[in-house]
Amino acid sequence: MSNNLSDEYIYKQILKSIVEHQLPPGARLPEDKLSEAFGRSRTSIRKVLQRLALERIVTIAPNKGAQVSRPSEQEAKEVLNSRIMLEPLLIPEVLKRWSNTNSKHFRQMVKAEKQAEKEEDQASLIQLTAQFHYELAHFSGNSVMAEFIEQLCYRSSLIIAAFGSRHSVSCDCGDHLVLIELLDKGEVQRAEKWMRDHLTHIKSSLKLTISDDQKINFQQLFSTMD
Amino acid sequence: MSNNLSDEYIYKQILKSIVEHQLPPGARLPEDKLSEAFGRSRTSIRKVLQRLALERIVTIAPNKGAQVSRPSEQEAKEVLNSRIMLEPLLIPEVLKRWSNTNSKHFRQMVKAEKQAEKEEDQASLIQLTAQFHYELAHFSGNSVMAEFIEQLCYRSSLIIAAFGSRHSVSCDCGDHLVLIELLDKGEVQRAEKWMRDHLTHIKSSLKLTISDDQKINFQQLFSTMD
DNA sequence: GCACCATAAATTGTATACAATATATATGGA
DNA sequence: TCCATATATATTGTATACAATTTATGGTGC
Repeated sequence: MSNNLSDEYIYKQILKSIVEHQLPPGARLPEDKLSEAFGRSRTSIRKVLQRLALERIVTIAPNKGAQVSRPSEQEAKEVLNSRIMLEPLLIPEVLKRWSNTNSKHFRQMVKAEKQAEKEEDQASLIQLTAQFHYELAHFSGNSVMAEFIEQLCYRSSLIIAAFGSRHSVSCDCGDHLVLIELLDKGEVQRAEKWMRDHLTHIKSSLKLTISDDQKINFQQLFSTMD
Repeated sequence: MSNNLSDEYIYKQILKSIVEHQLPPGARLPEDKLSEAFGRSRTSIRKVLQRLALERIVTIAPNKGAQVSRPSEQEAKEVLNSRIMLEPLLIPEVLKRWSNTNSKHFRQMVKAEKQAEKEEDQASLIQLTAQFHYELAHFSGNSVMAEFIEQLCYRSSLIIAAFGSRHSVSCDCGDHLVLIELLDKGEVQRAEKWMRDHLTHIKSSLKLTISDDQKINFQQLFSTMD
C-alpha cells in the first residue's frame, strides 16, 4: 500500500471500515499489522487507535491492545435514547436555516441511499444513512452539538452491527425523503415527531433484552393514531 | 516531583489546572517541560495532550505544539447554548431517581461551595460549581449524555476564563441550593426552568460581542413573570 | 536605532529499540 | 487423550534518538 498517509486519513479509513461493518465488533486491531498496512510506524497507528478509543469506537485493554468495541446493551440504549432526545431538538434550528439549496442537497443524498439499496451495497447504505443524520445536525448551526451527534451516529452503526437484525439497515431507511418534504413545507412539529419516531423505530428494531426501558405500553399501542 | 505517575493522573492534573484557571487560555504547554515536571517521557505527555486536544481543552498546532485553547465567541455561545438545551432535559430523569441520599450529597456539595466562596478560594469554587452540574447529569442514568455534559462543563470553565467578568464565578453560584429544594419537592417544571435560567444567566454574564443571538427581546423582558 | 538576514537554540514529529506482558506452541506426566 | 507446565513467539508499553521545523539570538548594513 502507498506511503506517507496522514493520521487523519488513517483515522477515517479505520473508522469507515468499522462503521461499514467490514471490521465487526470484537475484531482485534494489532498495531504492527495496521502499521504495515498503512506503511507508517506504530507511533502513528497508536495515536489513531487512542483517538478511536476515546470516541468509544475501539476499546483498548492494557497490555492486550485494541479491538473494535462491543457495545453493551446498556450503552446501546443510552446512545439511542440520546439521539431520540437530541435530534428532534435540533429540528427547529435546522428549519430556520432551511433553503432550497439544502433541500436539493439532501434529496440528492436520499437518491444515493436508494441507489445503494437497489445495488444491495450494505456498506454504502449504512454510511449514507448515518451521514444523512449528522449532516442534518450540522445544519443546525451548533457545531458542538453536531459533532456529538456525529459521534453518536458512528456508535449507532456499531450498535447495529452488534444488535441489529438482518433488515435493520435497509428497513431503517424508512425514507428520509419524508422528512425533507416536511422541512420543505415548514412543518416543525411533524418533522420533530418524524425524527423521534424514526429513531425510536431504529431502537426497537435492535435485538435487545426486554427491560423496564421498553416494556410494552398497551395504552399507547392502542391509542388512536394519526 | 515524584515518579511513575499514570497517564490518567497526569491528564486530570493538567485538566484541573486549566479548569481552575491556573493555566490561562493561550498558555503554552511544552512537552519536555511537562515531561520533566511529571517525571515521565514525552511519549506519555503527548498522549495526554492529544486527548485534551480532542476534548477541545487544548489546541495543538502542527510543529508548534500545544497550548490551552482560546475558545472563540462562536464556540462559547455554542457550548452554553448546548448546556441550556441539554441540562434541563435531564431534570425529569434525575427526579425519577431522586432520593434522600442524593439530596444530602448535593447539599453537602453546596456547603463546600459556600465554604470556598467565603475563603475566596476561586480555584475550588470554579471546580465545585462545574462538578455540581456534571454530577447531577450523571444521576440521570444516561452516562453517554452525562459524559458529554461533563466535557461541556470543563469547556465552560475555560470560556469563563476567556470571557468571564470579575464576578462571573461567584455570581454564578446563584445558589444551587434552590435547585435541590425544587427537586426535593418534586417540582419538575420549576426545576427545569431554574436550570435553564441559571445557565442563561451564566451565558449573559459573559463579555461576548452582542449579536443576533442575544438581541434584547422586549416582549419577553416585560412579560408577566411568576 | 531599526530592519533584515544568518546562525544557534529550542521544540516538535516520527521511527525505532528494548523491556514487559500476553498469547501460542510444545513437551511431559497422569 | 487430556491437562498442566515450560518455552517460544507475538504484541504492547515506554523511552530515546534523530530529523524537521519553529523560535530566539546576534550581527551587519543602512
